[in-house]
Amino acid sequence: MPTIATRRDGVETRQAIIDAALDLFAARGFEGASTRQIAQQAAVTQPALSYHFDGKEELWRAAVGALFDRLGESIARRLKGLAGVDDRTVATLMVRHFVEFSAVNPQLHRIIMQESTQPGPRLDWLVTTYVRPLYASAVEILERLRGGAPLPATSAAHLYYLLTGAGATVFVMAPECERLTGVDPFEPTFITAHADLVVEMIVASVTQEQP
Amino acid sequence: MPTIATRRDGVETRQAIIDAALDLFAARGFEGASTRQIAQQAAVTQPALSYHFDGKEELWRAAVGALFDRLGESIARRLKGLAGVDDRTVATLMVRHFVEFSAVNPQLHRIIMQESTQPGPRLDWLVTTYVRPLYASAVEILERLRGGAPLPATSAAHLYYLLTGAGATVFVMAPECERLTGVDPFEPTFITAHADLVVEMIVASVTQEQP
DNA sequence: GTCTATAATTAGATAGAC
DNA sequence: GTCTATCTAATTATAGAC
Repeated sequence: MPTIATRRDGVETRQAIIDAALDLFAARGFEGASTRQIAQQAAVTQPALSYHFDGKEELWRAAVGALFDRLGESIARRLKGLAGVDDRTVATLMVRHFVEFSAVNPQLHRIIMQESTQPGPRLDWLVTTYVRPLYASAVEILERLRGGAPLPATSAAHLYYLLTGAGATVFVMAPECERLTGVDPFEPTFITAHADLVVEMIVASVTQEQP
Repeated sequence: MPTIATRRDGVETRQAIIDAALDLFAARGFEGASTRQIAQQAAVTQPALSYHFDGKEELWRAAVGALFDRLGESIARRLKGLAGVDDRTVATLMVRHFVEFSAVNPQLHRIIMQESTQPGPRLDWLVTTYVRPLYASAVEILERLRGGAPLPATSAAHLYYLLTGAGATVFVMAPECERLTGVDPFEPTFITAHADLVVEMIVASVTQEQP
């Protein structure tokens, strides 16, 4: 069956390119990551990228999309096991899940941070396509933590960046953390302890914030 | 006095180049920012950069150094007015000062984040030259907040990235914040409220953390 | 101290063989 | 579907006039 074999090879190559692209875009930014480096890490030649993706920008979109899909599926899987659990417990477990996902997939926040420092079409696409729904979910979780009370827009912004900043930064900056503190933030015990700290912090901040 | 006039012009040009370099390195990363863009924003021609700085890397070091010097002077100025104040109050005021500096100078954490996502000589230089002393000061402040009790290395790492992540992320990602939430994080009222939130959060987390 | 002109390298994208 | 070879444009750095 040459057709199936050929098609499967293509899918695998495509996936290898996406994985390499995620690592390099996250580490060096869109302009900083060259298509040659991505091809080398994926163990293909550079023109192979042009065959599978219509240009560097479309490769970036495909890679970022795959990562957000991973997050969406991860959240959906986690929620499935929480039927009948009370709102506050679900909310704290989702905060914990978010921190742990950020530890396992530091590329997500690295890419969001890279693109969020300056306006541009990639940031607009990122916000409208993926970040806005994520933000809505986060605000909903924060409101559940308050016992259902709605959050004003400004408080929501404060708490969202408090949560994402406190939860993800140490993993985004893992290479610095190791050099600076001697601690490897990807150690399972560190991840768990950090999630604990962030959960307690956000619960305290949410119940405090009532303008 | 042609000598003085000439020399002063050179100093001003050098400063204009550094200011432009800070903005562009912070927004687009080291590889992403081109020397032509920096020259254009500084209103000089591209070879002028080679005259004032020995290559792109040295320009980056000079710009980053100027920014950290600004932070150091800002901290020193703030500490001068706090003679005779008790440790806990000094510590909370320093946390607040840090958040406010991050709001006025978002380039600082943008550049640190850009370089901290991957190992390399620029990260090593950044950590040994500037971030390590800053980390030592931050740990000292956190210990004062605990009433003088020393912090274990792991707890220090947790709290440092909790503080810097929660305090700076919303300003680092200001363009996203505006598009996502409709809130401008550089509004003075937002900055003050965010500093309040971070101070309360870090005080609560510090007194909680005792393994 | 700053400019124009340009060298040398590297980038992303394409042509065409297999 | 993947390769080698190559094109065009953009990059950093330098030479030399003023």
